[in-house]
Amino acid sequence: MSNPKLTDVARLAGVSPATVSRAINQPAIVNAKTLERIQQAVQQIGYETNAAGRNLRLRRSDALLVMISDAPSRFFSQILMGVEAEASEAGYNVLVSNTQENPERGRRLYASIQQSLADGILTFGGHNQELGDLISNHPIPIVGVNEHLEDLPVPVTTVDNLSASRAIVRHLLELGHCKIGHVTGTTTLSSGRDRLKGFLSELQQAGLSPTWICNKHYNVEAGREAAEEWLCLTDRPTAVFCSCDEAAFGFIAALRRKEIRVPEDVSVVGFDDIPLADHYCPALTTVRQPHRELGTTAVRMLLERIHNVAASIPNQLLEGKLIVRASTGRPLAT
Amino acid sequence: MSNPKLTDVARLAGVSPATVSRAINQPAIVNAKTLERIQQAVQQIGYETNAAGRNLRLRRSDALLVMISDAPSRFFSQILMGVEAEASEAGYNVLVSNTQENPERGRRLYASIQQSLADGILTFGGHNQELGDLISNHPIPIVGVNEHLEDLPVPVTTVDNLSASRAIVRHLLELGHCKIGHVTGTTTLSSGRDRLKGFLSELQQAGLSPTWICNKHYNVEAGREAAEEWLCLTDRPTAVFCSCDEAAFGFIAALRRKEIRVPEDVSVVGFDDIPLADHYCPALTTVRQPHRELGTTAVRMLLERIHNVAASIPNQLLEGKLIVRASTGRPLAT
DNA sequence: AAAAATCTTGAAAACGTTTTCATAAACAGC
DNA sequence: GCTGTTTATGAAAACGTTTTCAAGATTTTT
Repeated sequence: MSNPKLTDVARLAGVSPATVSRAINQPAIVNAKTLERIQQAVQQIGYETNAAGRNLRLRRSDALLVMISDAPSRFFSQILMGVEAEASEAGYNVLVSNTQENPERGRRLYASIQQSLADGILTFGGHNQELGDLISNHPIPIVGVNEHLEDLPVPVTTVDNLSASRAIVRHLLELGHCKIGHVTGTTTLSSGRDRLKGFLSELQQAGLSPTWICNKHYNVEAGREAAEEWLCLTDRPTAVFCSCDEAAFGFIAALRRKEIRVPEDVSVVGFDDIPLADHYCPALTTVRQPHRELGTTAVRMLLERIHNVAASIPNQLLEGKLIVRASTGRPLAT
Repeated sequence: MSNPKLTDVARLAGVSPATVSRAINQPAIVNAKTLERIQQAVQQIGYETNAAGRNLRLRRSDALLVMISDAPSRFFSQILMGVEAEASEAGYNVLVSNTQENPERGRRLYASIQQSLADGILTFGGHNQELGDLISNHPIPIVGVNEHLEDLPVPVTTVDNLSASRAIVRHLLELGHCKIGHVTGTTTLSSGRDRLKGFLSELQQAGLSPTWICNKHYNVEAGREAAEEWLCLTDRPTAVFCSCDEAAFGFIAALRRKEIRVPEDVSVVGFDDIPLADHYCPALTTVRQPHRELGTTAVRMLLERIHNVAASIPNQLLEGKLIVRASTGRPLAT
């Protein structure tokens, strides 16, 4: 009742297991005649290579581990699709594991490598502490996505948050805004800080200073809370750059309840271009992150790293694209 | 440079490998004194069980395969979190693989079982043909999520689409609507059909017939297209049940461009309760699917199946919950 | 104090591959 | 026809576990 194995094929084809293995992995070096006989036998009994046996012998797992914390990134599934595509292309499987913000679980994940459950790890940010000592202890193939891992020798791929934020500000300036505010993302994350930095530096370059900075997190509530604050301002910015689309949605929805119109009364920009941004009302001006490409790039970097752990791999910055939609417009003439 | 192995621990502790294995897997049956010595040795050299060796010997993989097609379900990541939580609780790993709507890839996925890459498969619907012959050929542990797999002996867990749809219609009736329309989901999927069925049967029970049925798919465009159609109707329904939140968003957005107000001019209901439903404008009345629970339930069913392939496992219907928000209201008095 | 029952351990085989090494067969060059 | 080379194959070891079987040590029973 057990699955057919290599030796079964060998017996049927009248050759040794070694030859069958060769026929499968390096068909070129086996005699054409025997090759065919073997392939027929494989077909006949429906043989499939046993992963455990192979992995044991080869001392690898052919698997990549995707490490996330409980709150899946806002576009996690899109990145994951990219990861999966690239990995399976290269013959790797994708393991998904959730650290649930739990350091102990984070540590256990790392053990996956030692257990040779996975050949490399992709991490989505937020696991700094857990990883720190582990990595320095013994280097393992690991690559970060979306967020820089501070002080850790881990290559990462992210969108160019700095440039994208500057592009947003430039867009608002071009529309004629000079009072511009920013609702930050989680500033313990590098993306949050970089978006803020880009915002500040572009303003500065224009000789302006920020009218309002509201320190929040990457979620809808952030927008809602920011709106409350905005309403209380005496000198309201005429344009607000929210550091993620969700926050922008929360912001707009809360304002609308107070009869504040977007973009007539205030322009709003998001970041990420999640699928609904185009279908919100108003359609949201935002920066499109190359989600899928983030996934594929990360896998390519990780594979490189797997083949050569020592290799120093440079970080990869991907371009974001400003998508102008209906949520931004010229400020009201005063 | 290789990882420490069982025999290394054994040597250090001065016992046989067999004893170390026992110390790890059934600590109860080994002498307290030696147990402690072994545990110390394990600590000292940082031993971790090698998965390949273990799996080979035990003839299992401790992994579950999640099978999706390229368009990840609208709340895929939420379900996935549930899957991951339950699986890791039970000591299983989660493999994610994408069939990309490609039958060949679907077939290769199935091979994962034979390769003993995974002990069981979770499928998210849409793989009927590929799976058909394979399953009948040789039964494997497989469970469906979200969608029924027609004619296949595969247990599934879904939300109770029928009851939920009826609850939606009932809600609209209670508000005083009697002209109610429906934008269907993908009716090649069981969920799409069931939602339609529920819609029809509740109307019928109220002695009404549907005012409008618009056959679409599960996406935003569906809503947009449906809105075009709605605008051309001579006898417009005063309430529309869209079979997913995205479609509802598309519908509302398209109407708004024509100055049609929701819920004043037409009430709109969605289905799924995706995270943004509560923050759309207007906030969307919808049915909350127990996303995470769908994942955990599916895993529980699959594990049961793994332990006993022959066992007949009944389908699991989970309750959806009607969430009334701002997108539905009384019809305008005419 | 001998016999029986119980604990605790080790040797060895098995899980299914891949690969090294060696050998046998076929082939080329002269 | 002999040597030197290439080509094709097999035997056996290795990858790291777990588990059966048997035996030695210890405890209990009589």
